[in-house]
This record gives sequence, C-alpha cells and structure tokens, in this order.
Amino acid sequence: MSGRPKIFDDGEVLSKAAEVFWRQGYEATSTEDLLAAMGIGKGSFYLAFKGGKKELYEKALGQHSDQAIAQFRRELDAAEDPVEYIREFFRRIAHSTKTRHQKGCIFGNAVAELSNVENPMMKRAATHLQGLEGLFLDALLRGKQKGTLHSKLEPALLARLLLNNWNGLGITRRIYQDNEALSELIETQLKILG
Amino acid sequence: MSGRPKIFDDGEVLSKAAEVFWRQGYEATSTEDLLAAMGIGKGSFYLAFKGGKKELYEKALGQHSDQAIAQFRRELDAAEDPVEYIREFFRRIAHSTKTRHQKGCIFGNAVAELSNVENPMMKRAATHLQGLEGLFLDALLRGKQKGTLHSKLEPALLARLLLNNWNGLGITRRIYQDNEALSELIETQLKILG
DNA sequence: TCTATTTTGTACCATATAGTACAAAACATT
DNA sequence: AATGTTTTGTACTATATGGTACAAAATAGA
Repeated sequence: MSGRPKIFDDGEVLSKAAEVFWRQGYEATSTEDLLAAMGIGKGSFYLAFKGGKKELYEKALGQHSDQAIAQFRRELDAAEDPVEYIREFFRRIAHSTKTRHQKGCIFGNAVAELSNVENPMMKRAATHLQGLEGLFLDALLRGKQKGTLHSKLEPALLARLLLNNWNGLGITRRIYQDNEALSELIETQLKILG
Repeated sequence: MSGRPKIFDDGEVLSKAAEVFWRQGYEATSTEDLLAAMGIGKGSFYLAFKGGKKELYEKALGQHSDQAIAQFRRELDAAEDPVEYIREFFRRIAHSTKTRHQKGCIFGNAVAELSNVENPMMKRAATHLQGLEGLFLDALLRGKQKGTLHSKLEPALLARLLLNNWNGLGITRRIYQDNEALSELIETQLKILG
C-alpha cells in the first residue's frame, strides 16, 4: 500500500518547470531541459505526468496562476487603499532586473505563442489574464466604495484598460529594459485612475 | 552565366513564409511547413537560404517590417490630419476577423517567443517596434505643427504610450475577439491624444 | 522475513526533422 | 549541337527527441 518513496514534491517540480517554460517558452523547451531543471528522471516523470510535456505545462501554469492570484488577493485585502495597491502593482515592474524584464508575462507569452498551435492551452492562459482583470475590477470597486477612485470611467472599462497595459508591458519591458523609461510610462498610464 | 531558371520569386516566398511564421511562431514551424507554404523543394530552398529556417525567418520578418513601415509612411503622408490617421490606425484593429485577431502582432510575437532563446533575432523584431514608435512620434509632431494635437503630454512619451497600447492589443485581441469590446477599449485609450 | 506496492533508473525504440549530396534538368552563349 | 552555368528534385544521412519497457530499489505491513 505504500511502496518506494518519491524523491520529489509535485509542487516544487511544477515551480521549477514553470520557470523553464517562462524563460524559454513551450515549443523551445525540450523534456530533457525540464527533467534537468526538475532533477528527476524519465521513469519518475512519465509516471507522474502521463501526458508528458503538455500535461506538465498545463499543471505548471495552473499552479503558477493559482499562486499569483492568491497572492494578489492576499495583498489586496491587506492594503488600506485598493486603488493605491494597483498603482504599486504596476510600479513594481519598474523595479525589476533585466533578466526579469526579459521574461515578460508568462501568460501573455503563452497566449502569443500558442493561439494557433495549441488553442486549448492558450485559452487557459487567457483565462488567467481574465482573472487578473477581475482582480483589477474588484480593487476598483472597493476603491469606489472607499472613495479613493476618482475616475469617471466605468470600473469594468478601467479594469480592461489596466489589463491591456499589463499585456503591453509584457512586451514593452523587453524592448526598453530601462526602469526610468518604464517608470515614466507606467506613471502616465496610471493617470486614468484619476 | 544564366542556367536553369528559378521557379519562384524571392519576395513572394518570403511573404508566404512570413505568413506561416506569423501564424505558428518560430519554434512551432518546421522547414517542411515552410517548404509546403512556399511551394519549393529542399534543393531550391537551401540554395537560396543557406542559413536554413533561421535565415528565412530573419529575411521574412525583415521584408514584412519594411513593407509595413513603408505603407504606414505612405498613408501618413497622404493623410490630412496625422493625428487622426493614428486614430484610424488603431480603430482598424476593431474591424478585424477572428483569424486576424488570433495572430496578434508578428513582431510582438517574436519578442515574446525569442527573447531568451534567440536574442539577436528578438532584437530585430524589437527594432521594428521602435520604428513604429518613431512613426507615431513623427505623426504626433506633425499634428502639433498643424495644431490637431491637443494633448499636454510630451509627444515622445505619447508615442511610447501608443506603442505600449499596440503591444497590449496584440495580446488582448486574442483574449477578447469581440470587436465591440475592443472598439470601446481603443476609443478610451485614444483619449490621451486629447 | 516475505509479500505487495510504488517509484526509480536505464536501456531501448520509433520517428520526426534538419541538412547534405548529387545527378538530372533547363536555360544562355558560342 | 556543344558547353558552361544555375536551379531543381530526390535520395540519403545523421541525430535529436519523445516516449516505452522493465528490472531493480525502496518502502509498509503481514
């Protein structure tokens, strides 16, 4: 009923796999790359992930999405001003290292790479980004209640604008890795929040 | 001095190759895919492009970039109001088919896919996007002279904001393929032009 | 200690794919 | 018609890569 013990933790190898996928993309990453990063052999891998690379990608992105959204929620709940939290969320981008800029947004990358090649997987990434938009909307609605959101625009529209800015920055930050320039860009965008 | 005639035109096969790369990305596209799309055999291909898939990708994107920028310039010069031309440029997005949405921006895709895998090729794509920003800036400066640009923001900053919006739409249009929603998003973004 | 169970590591296989070699084809020129 | 030149088509090679098979290892419980 309990045989040879596993030498790895599922959550940890998913994190390590996600890192490789994030950096290299789906197609450019070989299973060998993944096995090396995860530190396990083929036997263990195909036993745990019978769907191979594809299943691993889905689960790795799924876990990353869950964690990222949970963290956003946590920090948002802890914030006094939800609108200011959104500002901080974007401002953080301009405090990144170059290697961080170079990776962009893992979900934006998935959408860009897979829309015409692996459509169902692309839709999962799209769902995460819609979740992010939902979090933006939540924060904006709370801001409206608290009186810290002064924009005349519909919160739903604002949330979508923010998502589009986020998607854009996933590309733009790779073209201009200069944090000063990015900061100016971000501050100007945030003016739509009033 | 003039042997067996070529059965293909370089410009045409580059266009066909660019289409495939645009749709599927660099890594997911096999040389077989490309040969089929271009309608030529291996013999012809490796004679014309000794660098193989890589060289083809660079030249295909290069030609596409040249053509796109030339067309932008042409239409901009023909426009009465350069600022209004920028508006039309973005509004066109909301008149696209779903398959067009699904492809996004070929240069944004390249940046997203290749920054950590094929950095020099990614930089070429980045250069094109900087060229687009330059065209935005040109149009804005002309608008300022003509008096049709009323924004108080620096034209250079505005141009960068527009580029970021463009980059974002390359992703967002694949998540929301609804032209109504995209139109509302775009119209709101364009308000920064005053 | 023996058995059942689960995981691990490796050897192996099948195949897709990039790239090369080269003979034949299709021209221009003389 | 003969020659030189360039392109084409195909046969072939080498190899990377995803995936499977299976024996050995490592545990719990009887």
